[in-house]
Amino acid sequence: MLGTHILLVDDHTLFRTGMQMILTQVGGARGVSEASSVREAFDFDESSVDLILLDIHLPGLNGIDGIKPMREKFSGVPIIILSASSELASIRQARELGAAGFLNKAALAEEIVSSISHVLDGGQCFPEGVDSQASPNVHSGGHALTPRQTEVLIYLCEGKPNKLIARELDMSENTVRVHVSAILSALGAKNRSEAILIAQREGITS
Amino acid sequence: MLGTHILLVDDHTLFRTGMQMILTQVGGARGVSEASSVREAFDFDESSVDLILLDIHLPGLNGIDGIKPMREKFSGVPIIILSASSELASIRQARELGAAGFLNKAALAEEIVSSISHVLDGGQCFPEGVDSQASPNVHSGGHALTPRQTEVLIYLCEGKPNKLIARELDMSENTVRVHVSAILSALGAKNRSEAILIAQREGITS
DNA sequence: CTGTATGTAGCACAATTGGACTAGTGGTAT
DNA sequence: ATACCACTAGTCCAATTGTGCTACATACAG
Repeated sequence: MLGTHILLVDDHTLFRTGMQMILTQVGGARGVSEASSVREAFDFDESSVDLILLDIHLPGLNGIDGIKPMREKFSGVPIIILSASSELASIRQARELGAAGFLNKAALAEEIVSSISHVLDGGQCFPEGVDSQASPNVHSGGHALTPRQTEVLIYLCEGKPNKLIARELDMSENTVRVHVSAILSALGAKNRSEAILIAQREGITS
Repeated sequence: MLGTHILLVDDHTLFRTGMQMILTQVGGARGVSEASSVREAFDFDESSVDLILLDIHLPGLNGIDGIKPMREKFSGVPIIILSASSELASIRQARELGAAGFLNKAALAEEIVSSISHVLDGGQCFPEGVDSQASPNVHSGGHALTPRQTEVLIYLCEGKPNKLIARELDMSENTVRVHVSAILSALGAKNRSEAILIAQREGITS
């Protein structure tokens, strides 16, 4: 992402400053322009922007509703949606409206930079658990869970014990253990509690 | 605020970086320590901190519920609550629980710095229109946890096993079990995973 | 002084959890 | 066909977790 121009749209000064730092220091971006709203973002020249980071929570026109007009004005420029929470509905909506990615603000700097790089290379970048036909295995965190594991994880994240998960998913308690075990090692968790926290942070389940 | 040590507790790396910049560049703070949760904040030495900036939205123990344990550990150190929104209820609650101030994250850098300076001088700093009128004990969940139980819960919410909690809090593993058991029945949780979820959703009080 | 609440810690026991194996089935790619 | 992968399920075993007791110290209110 060296030598690219990024347009950062967020109403929080502090957040913009932090992102600015990460993009230039860690990511080595050439230029980062800031806007505090979609309206302000329109003041920029569409030919000078390589990528747009758009906050989902904005005064006036919010990020989700802002995707469409932004895509019209900055045609061809990939848009990554930023959000403090990883609600499944928002992620789906962002994807449907043509966003190139969805990033949780709690993500680590390296994660953010690598996701941006990936999008700049023409890829997409959405959290796990959001089914997609275009990019089956491109996940922001790098955790590749199988469909069945994801199902187990959903119940796991509700605090259910293995016995109950087995009954709900109609499999033996032993099989649940196999899946849980796989989930733990995939997420790098030492126990199910940690797995819940990691899943929440990475926005895998909701 | 020159030469002061500030402990910044927020789970968003980007936000911390931005705040870090403002505190050191604009405010001229001597040192800024970062923690991504209340649990992590406990790792810092209470004698080396002059002021605490505590995010209201944190994984595990949230900022409002975190005020009490933080005030116990860092006695005498003023705490300013940070929030993305300025909900009246949260501001009132923060003041009642002994916070020294309340800052909206959308605030400008100069505003933030001047507020911090004011608090460091012994003052308070809350948004206009919030009278100190106490609303009668709006405790987050109605769960009456003892101080020690709350401490255990903090580590529990980090996904730590009993053995580790025992070591960190310098008690026997058996005593941890006693506290965990009490926490579970107090929160109405069937296991520690559920306890984490309930604590996250409802919070803890005493 | 006498309860009561809190914190501590021991013991025992059952349930849950998690890991390390083996092993069969069905689908897919080479 | 062979290989691989996901899913299934079994056994065995160790660690963790959770509950039910007893017991002692301390502090605090009556």
